[in-house]
Amino acid sequence: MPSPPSRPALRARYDQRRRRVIDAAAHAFAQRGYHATSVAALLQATGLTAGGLYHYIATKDDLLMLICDELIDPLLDRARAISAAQDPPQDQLREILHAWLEHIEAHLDHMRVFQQERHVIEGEPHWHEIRAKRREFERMLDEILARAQERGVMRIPDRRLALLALLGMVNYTPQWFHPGGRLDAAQIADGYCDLMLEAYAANSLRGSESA
Amino acid sequence: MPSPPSRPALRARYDQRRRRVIDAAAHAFAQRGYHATSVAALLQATGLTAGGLYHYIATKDDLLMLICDELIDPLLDRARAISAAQDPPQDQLREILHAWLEHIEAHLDHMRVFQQERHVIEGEPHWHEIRAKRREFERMLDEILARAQERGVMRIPDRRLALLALLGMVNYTPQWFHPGGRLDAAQIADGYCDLMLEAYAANSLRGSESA
DNA sequence: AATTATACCGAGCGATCGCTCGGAATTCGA
DNA sequence: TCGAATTCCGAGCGATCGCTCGGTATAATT
Repeated sequence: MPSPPSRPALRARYDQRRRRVIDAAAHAFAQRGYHATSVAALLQATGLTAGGLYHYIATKDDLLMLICDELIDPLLDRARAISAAQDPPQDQLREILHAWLEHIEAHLDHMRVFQQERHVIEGEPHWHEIRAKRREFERMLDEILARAQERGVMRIPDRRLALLALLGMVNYTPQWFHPGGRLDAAQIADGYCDLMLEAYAANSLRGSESA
Repeated sequence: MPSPPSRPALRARYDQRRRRVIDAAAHAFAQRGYHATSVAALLQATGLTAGGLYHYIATKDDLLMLICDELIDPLLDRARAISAAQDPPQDQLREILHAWLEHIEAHLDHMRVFQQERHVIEGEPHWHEIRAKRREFERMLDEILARAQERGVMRIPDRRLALLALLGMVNYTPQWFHPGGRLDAAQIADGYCDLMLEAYAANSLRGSESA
């Protein structure tokens, strides 16, 4: 049972070390998977021993939840801001993709864990909050596509499939992305955005000739 | 240590029951994940007890490998045939996507396991063969895109990114696909194929105005 | 300086893990 | 029909799992 220190002078150090523990765990989970990573491995990764580690976390499950919380909340806030703004939908799509891919770049380990341990998150009931946040994010994405459709910017034969295709390509990105590689987050975001806008361009040559 | 029966009359039954074990394991792994599924859970899923189960498999790891082998080989054969044929690249793309998505539909559990346990497959050296087969499949996909580019059917700004986007959307499909749902494999394959062909259409309106 | 909260250690707990093995029951080949 | 091969059982092995707890050292507060 962990308890944050009540003495304010220690709180900052506690939070900092706690975050280091979470990040180290995210790195380990991203490489070997959550269930395949023993707490002994976490001890080696953090440099702590059992007693020390459990000073910062309650359970190993708790650690996974902390990783997901730390990841989702800031991205969800960015997405809400973009969605609430009155920009044209195609600009909103580009903005949210940039925010998303930059988030992947900045929190690569967290994202890999979040994707890889999907069956854990989808399973038990106490992951409900995380699932709800994921769904809210996907709903905002869908609404952007819907607005683009309504305003005649895009012509989408099957919006559900378009959304799932977009989710697929972005969610797959953490598995191959290398920081400092040929493509950075912005280039990938633009690539995906162009892909979607071109594929569903309302004024496409073929868009109007289909039965 | 398992040993296939030398008496030919029993070989058929042995193979059939062995496949049942593999399929049951695939179903369990797809739902809860490989490491989260205990052998005890596999015993319940198969109806066997420990001794009986290990009559058909060597180790739990072996079971995972069998699932992947059973999955990849037939799809790889189909892909090789399509790739070797002389159809126009846009037709090849559609054919390989149909084969791929039909394979996902027919072996949904296996595909989910194959995607979900990626870090197991990418990790240890004895998974080298599986990795090589995956890479061959992806290489054939890339070559189809390359041929489409060479023949002027598609204009792809970044072929690597286009390939990764396609891999992403297809590999993500097993996570949301429901057999008997609104979309079947063929419709999804066509949706993805149209998405790619439209996005990178050589005669697109915007394709020629980019800097 | 005395007191108390904090930080961390590390042996070891009970539970569960993957798996073994001797044997019983059944089936096939001769 | 009989011996051998096959199929499956299930108690239980050693190892590892996540985690606890009594203890010591250090730090902040008074």
